[in-house]
Amino acid sequence: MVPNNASMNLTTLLHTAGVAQAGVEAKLAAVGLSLAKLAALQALIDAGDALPLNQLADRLSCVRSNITQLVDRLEADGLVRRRTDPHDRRLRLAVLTPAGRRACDEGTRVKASAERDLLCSLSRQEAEQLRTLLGKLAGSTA
Amino acid sequence: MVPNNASMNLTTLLHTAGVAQAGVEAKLAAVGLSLAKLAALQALIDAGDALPLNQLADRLSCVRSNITQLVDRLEADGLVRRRTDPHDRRLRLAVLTPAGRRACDEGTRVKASAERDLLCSLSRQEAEQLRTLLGKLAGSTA
DNA sequence: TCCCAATCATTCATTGCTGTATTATTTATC
DNA sequence: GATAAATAATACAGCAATGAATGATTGGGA
Repeated sequence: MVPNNASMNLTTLLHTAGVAQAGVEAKLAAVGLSLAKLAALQALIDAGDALPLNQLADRLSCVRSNITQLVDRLEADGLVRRRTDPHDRRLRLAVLTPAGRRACDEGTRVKASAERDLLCSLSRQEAEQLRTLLGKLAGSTA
Repeated sequence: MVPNNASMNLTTLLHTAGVAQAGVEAKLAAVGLSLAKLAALQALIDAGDALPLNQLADRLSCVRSNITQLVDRLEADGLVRRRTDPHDRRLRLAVLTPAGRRACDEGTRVKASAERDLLCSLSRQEAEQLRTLLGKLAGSTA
């Protein structure tokens, strides 16, 4: 009887992702950001500093109501401002503020550094292997 | 100038974990469960059908207030009952109901099946590789 | 024995995400 | 040009998790 020791399973994947996320999230928190907030700011910069909320939702692959709340928090932080689109009054633009741009710059540096710390336990070949395996997993399920 | 194409990063890991979790979670939802609920029920069975809430929190590696709410929901579902420990009236026991045991059995089957579907895109060697790499990542960060 | 510190559960506020209404506004159709 | 269908944002409720504060209970030390 051969025990099926320590086989790959969902728990391992979720746990590792959770640990990794918690680490980065903690470092971002020291700058007043979260991964969700940083992703939104980055999406705005990529789009030229402003985006209608529905397009922001598309870019962040999440639901519109989530963006409404995320932008609420970003607005409360002074990192983003809401403006109405004169061409289509249904649309609400999220516009990056100067503080938002600064926060994004700093957050990007913090995140990159945290990511390096995380990935430095893997050799270049291992990192590449991991990327490939994760791609297969996500690709089959998508 | 060589572009650093498609390198391993945090986003890839989080995205894959998210996709995998969403898949399993969707199948569990069809049975009225979630990963969080199933994990709690399983922990109770492992402990002989009852546990004080603080020990449940330890086993699920989360904070006590989270368990209070999770057990609230499980109790509302009729899968768990709260009882006071006569030996220490500070303690609140979470006790599995017959319905809870049945739900756990079914949920375990559903989860195992979903996990097989997920992992079938990887060969045995690849699955083993992935487990090792994830272990290195989580281990270094823990 | 009385009191203080530790322990336990709960409540509340916050983040982040989902899905389902609901309400504006636009656009296409008649 | 009025109206119906589509689209946008929001409000609201629910799940999951965290942290801080609060109230009950226990146990050890003076």
